[in-house]
Amino acid sequence: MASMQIGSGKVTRTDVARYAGVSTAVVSYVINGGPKPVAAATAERVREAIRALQYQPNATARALTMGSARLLGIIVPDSTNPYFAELTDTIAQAAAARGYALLTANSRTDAETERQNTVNLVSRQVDAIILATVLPPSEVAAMQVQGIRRVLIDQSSIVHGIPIISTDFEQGATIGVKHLIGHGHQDIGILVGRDIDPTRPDPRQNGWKKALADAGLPEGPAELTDFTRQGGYEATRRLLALPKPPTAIFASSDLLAVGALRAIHEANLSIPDDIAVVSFDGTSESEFSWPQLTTVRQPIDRIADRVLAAALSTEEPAGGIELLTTELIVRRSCGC
Amino acid sequence: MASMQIGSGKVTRTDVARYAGVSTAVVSYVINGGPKPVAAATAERVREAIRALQYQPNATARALTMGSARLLGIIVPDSTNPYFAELTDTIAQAAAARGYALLTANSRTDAETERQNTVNLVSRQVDAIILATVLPPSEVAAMQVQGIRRVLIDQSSIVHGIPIISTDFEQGATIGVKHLIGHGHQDIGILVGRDIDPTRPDPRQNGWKKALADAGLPEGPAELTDFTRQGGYEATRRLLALPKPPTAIFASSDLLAVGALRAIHEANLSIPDDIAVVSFDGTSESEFSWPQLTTVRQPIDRIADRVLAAALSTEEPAGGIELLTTELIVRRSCGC
DNA sequence: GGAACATATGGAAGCGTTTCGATGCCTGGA
DNA sequence: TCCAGGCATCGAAACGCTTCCATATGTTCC
Repeated sequence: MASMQIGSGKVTRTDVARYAGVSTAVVSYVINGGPKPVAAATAERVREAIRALQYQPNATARALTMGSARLLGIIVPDSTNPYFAELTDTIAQAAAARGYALLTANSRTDAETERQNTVNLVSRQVDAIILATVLPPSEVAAMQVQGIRRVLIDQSSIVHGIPIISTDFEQGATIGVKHLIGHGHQDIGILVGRDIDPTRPDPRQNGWKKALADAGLPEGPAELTDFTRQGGYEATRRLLALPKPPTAIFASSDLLAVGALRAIHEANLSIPDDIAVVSFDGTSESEFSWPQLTTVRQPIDRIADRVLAAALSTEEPAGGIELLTTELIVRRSCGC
Repeated sequence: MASMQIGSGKVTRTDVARYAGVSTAVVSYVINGGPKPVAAATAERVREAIRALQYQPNATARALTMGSARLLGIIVPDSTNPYFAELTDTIAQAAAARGYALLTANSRTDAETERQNTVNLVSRQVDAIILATVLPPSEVAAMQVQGIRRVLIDQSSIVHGIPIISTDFEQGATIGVKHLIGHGHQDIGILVGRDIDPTRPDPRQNGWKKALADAGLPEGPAELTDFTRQGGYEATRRLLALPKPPTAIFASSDLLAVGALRAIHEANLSIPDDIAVVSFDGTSESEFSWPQLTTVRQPIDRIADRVLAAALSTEEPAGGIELLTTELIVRRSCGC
């Protein structure tokens, strides 16, 4: 009757079993609805003991026995980028709904850090690693992961044996740029984020090229820069310093676009009258910039869904690529 | 010579020991550099075996034995808020430097979710929980945490027996508002984020009151709203709809300020000429809004440092409160 | 040359779970 | 009355690691 529990004492299953006068096996059966049935009266006694002792199972021990900690890992190049923050949060929520936690690692767009992050997650025995890699596909494929399943996101170049769930960047960029073309722009520049692997062309840039080519327009100026607000700012200044600056800019991320907005404002140019802007991502930040950004929204919810399904699937990893389509959110920065 | 390893096979310490012709104890000694010394030749043989087998220790097993998973947990009300994203990232980095990982949980400013997050982290046996709570102090104190250490952040009301590391919100708000007063503003409004616990006054609001009182100015209008960009937007529209809107606004977060900026722009008012704005947080977003926000920067690095020290300390939890001072970053939105 | 001592290594217990057999009891049918 | 068959429960092994204690060498000093 009297509730025991000494301050910070660790109550284990043994304590509960003793208190309820049963074996630890029975306690397990009750807690897990376990493989064996338990008489109703006994079960009630066990539950009573758990309550009285304030017992909480030790997830670490369970993980060791089960070979799974119900833990997922995710590695992103910049966890403070609002897109990744929103994505990570959405995935974490979906994971939590299935009893999994999500361990977030930030590679800071650095190859070595990403490798370390991977080793770390592997040794922590995560059940799967969700990876927005900055490494070339071959290296990703070669990496030692003790058979831990991986799911690639945010990337279009296929990697043998590893499933990829990604936004269709090319399609997204295409609709963004087409929208700008629809406004009559003929000279459309692009801001693209610099990658670790310079040989890998950004599919958004491809989409931009394609849209331009389809409309019979010449390729506008492309600026490669860091994937940050500051990067977008600097790149846009360079664009504006051109003898003949573009009349519209497609930014391959909200972050870049926000930097661009500042550069354009500072140059005392009007948006969208002097220069129109369309961005990519569709984070909340794009909704509150000035002017509000017309943006190509990545389907975060669907990505999270599909990624989780792939990460938790028990089937042999398929290794294909699944591209999710985007949606154009029309606001003010395009001239609508 | 020949490297073995079958596909996804789990290589354990036993395999390494067998391969190197030693006991598992020796393998441990080599890996951990302790507690017993190992002959140089033997150690080399073990390392060789580890390499050949691509052995990686199982952190879960280690955690069970050691009683610590080298895991910290953090619960924040909104992980996509750039301030918390930056803070979490900084703490994660500092933790990683000491061999700890950080598990992030998002309470969505919801009491019940926060409770669940706590239970979850406790059962995962984290070594400490860093908590930006939305609950009243008494409930936090009463919560069952199996003796797991907690550190409170982002909060000034003291809680018995739990150490608090927080920005000095009141001081920060004071210098922000004083700066506005220095610009000659007499009618300064404030945007404050709504809390779960309506009885707990926001210390930033106190700072604002104090600065005003010190200058002999009347209290301006205060708008309570959601802690989001949208919230800041709506609250500011209400402010602007007042018969006599304030000439300056102090926003108690960057998020709120960004929303405010949009509302002011939409009203075709000039910032800072018609309405000046000073925000609180100092995230990167404040640097790229238009105009750039003058802001009271929270000392994220120092917070991370102190929080980690408190979380990892082996001493009896002190239970005091440590307030860190802010710094005013002067940019354009204040009129400078 | 033998005892006392370092030094290097091995054996085994224990961390808190899960779950597989094994056991004991009770029921009902013959 | 006896036995087969079910049901409820228990005992113990296993998960991979750390570390205490013991043992087996080799060394040094009288």
